[in-house]
Amino acid sequence: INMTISCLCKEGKLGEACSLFDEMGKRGLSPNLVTFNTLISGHCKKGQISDAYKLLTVMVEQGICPNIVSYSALINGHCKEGRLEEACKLFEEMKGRGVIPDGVIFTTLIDAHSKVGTIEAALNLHDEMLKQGIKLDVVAYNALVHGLCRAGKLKEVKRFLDLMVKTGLVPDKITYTILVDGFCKEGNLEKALEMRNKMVMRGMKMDNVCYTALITGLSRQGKVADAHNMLHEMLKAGFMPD
RNA sequence: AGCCGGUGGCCCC
Repeated sequence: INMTISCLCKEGKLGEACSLFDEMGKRGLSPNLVTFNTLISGHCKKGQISDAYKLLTVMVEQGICPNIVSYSALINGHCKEGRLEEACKLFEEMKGRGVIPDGVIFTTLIDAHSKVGTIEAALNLHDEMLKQGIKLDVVAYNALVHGLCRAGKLKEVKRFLDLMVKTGLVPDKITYTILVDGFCKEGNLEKALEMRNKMVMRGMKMDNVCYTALITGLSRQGKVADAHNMLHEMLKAGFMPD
């Protein structure tokens, strides 16, 4: 039944998922943690964050303790709706309930701060992760690196890339795309192309996202011919522009 | 066992 609710949520049929949930209640079936988490996530993805929070309240009333996943979904939902302050409050609430934050939650918050430009806060969260002995993974670094790129701190980025490698992590396609895009937006096309080459040399395939970043970068710098060539390469590689 | 949470381009805004 959780699978069914999950499928409905993924198809965007939140209403049907909720009916099923209500039906469960009427038949005396009790939803479990995963049922609630699935619905919380479903509501959040539709931007219905206050309903999502209500579900959290309901589960508590029913004696089910929200876990890290419940809060992750809820906090991410708030972040995506631009309610970072409330997301932070939820983070505190969560910790108050004795739920130990993990890397995913931190990454969610780091990403949110990066996006609104409070990169300092993102960096503080990074420090806190280290202090708490939570290992950063590639996703966490990508969020940080992206934030630094957006803040124009391309120099700082290097430090984190080194740190990342030192930790034994391997930058992935997304890391490189962030860097390609970051250098493009900074107007440093040479570096951008260098990143692309590195990416390909390390066995990662270019995809349409990375191509689009490069092509728009080139064309915005007036390098129309290069942009055209790149577009050709992209088409030859079998990607359709979108 | 399975089902629920985090990161990339353009476009839209």
